[in-house]
This record gives sequence, structure tokens and C-alpha cells, in this order.
Amino acid sequence: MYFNIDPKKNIPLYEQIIHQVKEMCAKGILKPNEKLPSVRELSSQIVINPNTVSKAYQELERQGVIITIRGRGTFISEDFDQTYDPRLVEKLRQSLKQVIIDSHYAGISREELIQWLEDVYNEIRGDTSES
Amino acid sequence: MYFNIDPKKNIPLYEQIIHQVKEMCAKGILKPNEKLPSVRELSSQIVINPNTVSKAYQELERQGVIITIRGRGTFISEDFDQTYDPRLVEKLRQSLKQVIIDSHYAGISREELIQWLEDVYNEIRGDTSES
Amino acid sequence: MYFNIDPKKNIPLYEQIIHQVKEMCAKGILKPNEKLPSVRELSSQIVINPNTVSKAYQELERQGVIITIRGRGTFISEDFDQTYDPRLVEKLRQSLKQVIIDSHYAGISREELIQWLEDVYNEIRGDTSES
Amino acid sequence: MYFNIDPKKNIPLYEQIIHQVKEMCAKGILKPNEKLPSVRELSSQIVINPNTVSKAYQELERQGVIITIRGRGTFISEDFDQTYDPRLVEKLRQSLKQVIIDSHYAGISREELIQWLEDVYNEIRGDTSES
DNA sequence: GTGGTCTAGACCACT
DNA sequence: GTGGTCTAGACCACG
Repeated sequence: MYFNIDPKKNIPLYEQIIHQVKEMCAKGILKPNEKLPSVRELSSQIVINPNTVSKAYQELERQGVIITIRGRGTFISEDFDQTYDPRLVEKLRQSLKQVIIDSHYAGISREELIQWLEDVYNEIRGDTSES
Repeated sequence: MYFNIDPKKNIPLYEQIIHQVKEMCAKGILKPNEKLPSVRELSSQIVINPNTVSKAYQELERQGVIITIRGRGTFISEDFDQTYDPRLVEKLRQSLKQVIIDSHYAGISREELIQWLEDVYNEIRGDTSES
Repeated sequence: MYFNIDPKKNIPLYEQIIHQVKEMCAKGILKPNEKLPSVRELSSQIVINPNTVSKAYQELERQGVIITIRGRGTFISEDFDQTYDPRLVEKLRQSLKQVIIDSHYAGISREELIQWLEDVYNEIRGDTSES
Repeated sequence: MYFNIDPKKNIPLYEQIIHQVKEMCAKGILKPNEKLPSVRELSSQIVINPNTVSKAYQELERQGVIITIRGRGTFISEDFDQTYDPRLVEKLRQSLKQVIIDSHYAGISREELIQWLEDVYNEIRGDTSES
């Protein structure tokens, strides 16, 4: 399990961690009940302040992606428990629209974008299969 | 030409303006060479600090979406001049991936997401009568 | 609007702030759209680190109690938007049960407890009336 | 006598034990002078660190709920000896207030809350046949 | 060992 | 001016 954190990006460090954990879960690289590195471990591994890792973990727990057990560490959740928050859905719709429009301006065709989308879903589905 | 700016959203005001101008251009609501309201006009119209509007216009000009002619005002550009910046493309790919993963967690299906994508493209294509 | 924060209590400082803001909202001491003190203001007022206040405000925003507008400050939300989270409801049920049992052991009668409950609701209702 | 301990909950394990013992006593499932399992028995039964069970028992003894007789084991106390500690009472009042306010925000009505309260008291009274 | 809280102080983006 | 992020370093509760 390797993290690729880049402090030079505009996106906050703790969000980069959140994104990568969610991505690894979706792709099946991280399985349910699997243990994540401890806050201190990860923070020294990616050379970052422990508080920043902690913040990422807390947000991930709030989203239901991971659970932390006192004194034992943090683990990938077993259940997703999607609550279908309408505000979140609308937010995602807007985000998608913006990506599409910006892609349009960047000269990326509709077909190319759909290909990207398929690529992502193939990665998600390919490894999540319960073999 | 109506702007729908919401200071309550997390996205910065100046970005909201940028997004909406680009969206209106893509949809054909704003045509090439069309005049945009002046900074002062727009800032009083949407009750916002003029500096914020100015910042949005500057960024739009930098992106080549609009051009400012001193003493005459700002106008929609005629040509896009897409330079296919590989860094931008990669950034967009990452953004799309993130939206997909977050949607996945929000319980939105692949089909639903593709439908959203089609919806956006239909709006873009339907109104840009310059084919 | 006065805060009564006690570092000697076991309950974390940021939670004390959360509780008091919610209480003041429920009682109508804080009205919708009212501005809260800025992070720096409040932190110096109650002699606490700004980060701690910030954490409280962020959690309050996450709960939908307040909203923060970039560069302008934080305000009481207009809408509650209760989503009736079943996990939260169960948690509250458990908390109530525990308070009751502990009260039972502390020699507090059922009638006394109901009286307390009524007292709280009277404060909530009395001032929330839309006069 | 079955314990239902969940390490995933935020509440510390030793407190969960305390709560459950007190609840079982209040409901009459555990009678005065009844013997509790030994620290080792209980810790292996619920798969937990013995120190955690020990800590729970110590706190229960401090509260006067159980008594330990060296060489014979731990037993439920006969008498409660409620000392009406004003600090504890105030603490419970605050806890109740907070549960009510949080319930208010969670969309739980006053009637519902009172119903929950009655439910708990019915369980407590129904089984304590020592009247 | 684990994570959670808090402080002090810095820098940045937005308005 | 506003809040948001990050660091460094401390202390505590839990298991």
C-alpha cells in the first residue's frame, strides 16, 4: 500500500490521503477489515505531520470508509451504508459538469472523456470482484 | 445573461463566475464577440466585491475565454486556441476519477453518471448552433 | 452571547463550544443568519487556541448548524435539514438510556428526570416561538 | 448473563462493561449478592484484555455497585447507599440536556423522547421484583 | 502501542 | 478582515 502525496499540488494534503484511501478501497487494493498504517507510521512514511494524517483518518471515518478502534488502530469498514444524501449528489453532479466543461475547453472530446470514465470503472470493477 | 452566484457554496466566488461564463459560452448562451458586463456592472448586479469580479475576468482572459479591449470592455473570444496542455489534461483526468470514486461511494451507479454526462453534452451541443 | 468554557471538565473544549452553540440556537438566543464571533475573536474571548475554535466551527458546519462564508465569517444556518440518520437516532437512544440508568443509581427519581426534561423543552420552546 | 461489547463503538470498552452491569442490575437481571464472573472468565468470554475488565470492576466497586471479597470473587452489592452527590447530579442534568438538544437537531420529537424514557423505566421497574 | 486533544505559531486563499 | 491548512511538539486515555 503506497501513498503518493505531493505537497506542491493545490489540493490539501489531508484530502490527497482521503482520495487515495477511497481509491484503493474502490479498486480492491484495500479490503474490508484490513488495517491501515497507524497515524505515526503513515506520517513518517510520507513525511508529513501526524496531525494531518489524523485529520484525513477522521474525515474518512466520518464518511464511513474506515473505522478506528481505540488503542488498536484504524481499519477499512465492512459496510458502506450509503445514505444517498441529496446534497452530496447535487454537489457531485455540479463537479462532473465542471469537469466536462473544463475538458471541453481543454480540447478533450466527449468520446475521450467517456473512455476515461470507462477506464476508471474497469479498475474499480476488475479488482473488486469477490474472488 | 443571468449569474447565479451563491456565497454559501464552498467554491470561491470568482471561480463560480469563471465556471458560469465558461458554461454559458459552451452552451452558446454567450456568443463569440459578445460583450460582457463591465466589472462594476456585474459586481453591483450580483452584489459582490468588484475585486472578485475583476479576478474572475483576469483568469478568464488568461484562459483565453474572453479578451479585454481597453476602453471598450470585455468580450467573448472568437477562437479558443486549445493548446492541449498535458498538465491540465492530467489534472482533469484526476478530477474526473475523483468525482467517479466519490459518486461510487455516494451510491450513484455507472449508468447514472453516464446519463449525467450525456445530459451535459446535450446542453452543450444543442445550443451551439455553429456547426 | 456568552460562552462558558471550562478546561477542567472531561469533555473536550471544542465539544463544549459545539454544545453551547447548539443550545443557544435551540433556545433562540442565536437566530438564523446571525453572525457568530470570528474564530480569532472567540478564541481570545474564551482564552483558547484558535484552532480549537476552528475545529468546533467546522464540526458545527458539518452538522448543518452554521455555515461559513469565505472571507466573511460564520453564520447560523437558516434551515436545519434533518436527515433522520438512523445510526444517530440509535446513538441518542443509547445515550438517553445511560443517563436514565446513571440517574437511577444517583437516586434521581423518574419524576425528577421528567421534570428536567420538561424544563429543557420549555426553554427551547419558550424562546423559539416566532414572535 | 450475556455481555454485548462492541469495540467499534466510540465508548471505551471498560465503560461498556460498567454500563451493562449497571443496566442488568437496574433491570433485575443481576440480583443483589449474585456472583459476577471473574476478571479472567469475563475477559476470555468477551475476548478482551483482562486489564480492561479489571478497570471496569474497579470503577463499579468505587461506585458501590459491586463488592469484591478477596478469595471469593465479586458480587452485586446489597445496598446502593446513594449519597446524592450534587456534582454528579449536575453532570447528569447536563448530559440529559445535551441528549435532548441533540435529539432536537436529529428531528426527534419531545413525545418520542418521553416514550423512550418510559420504555427504559418500564424495563427497570418490570423486572425488579423486590417491591 | 493506538488515536484524540490542545497549543503555539506560521502561511495562504478569499473577500 | 475572514477561515483553512500545516507543522512541531506536548499530554492524555485506552487497551
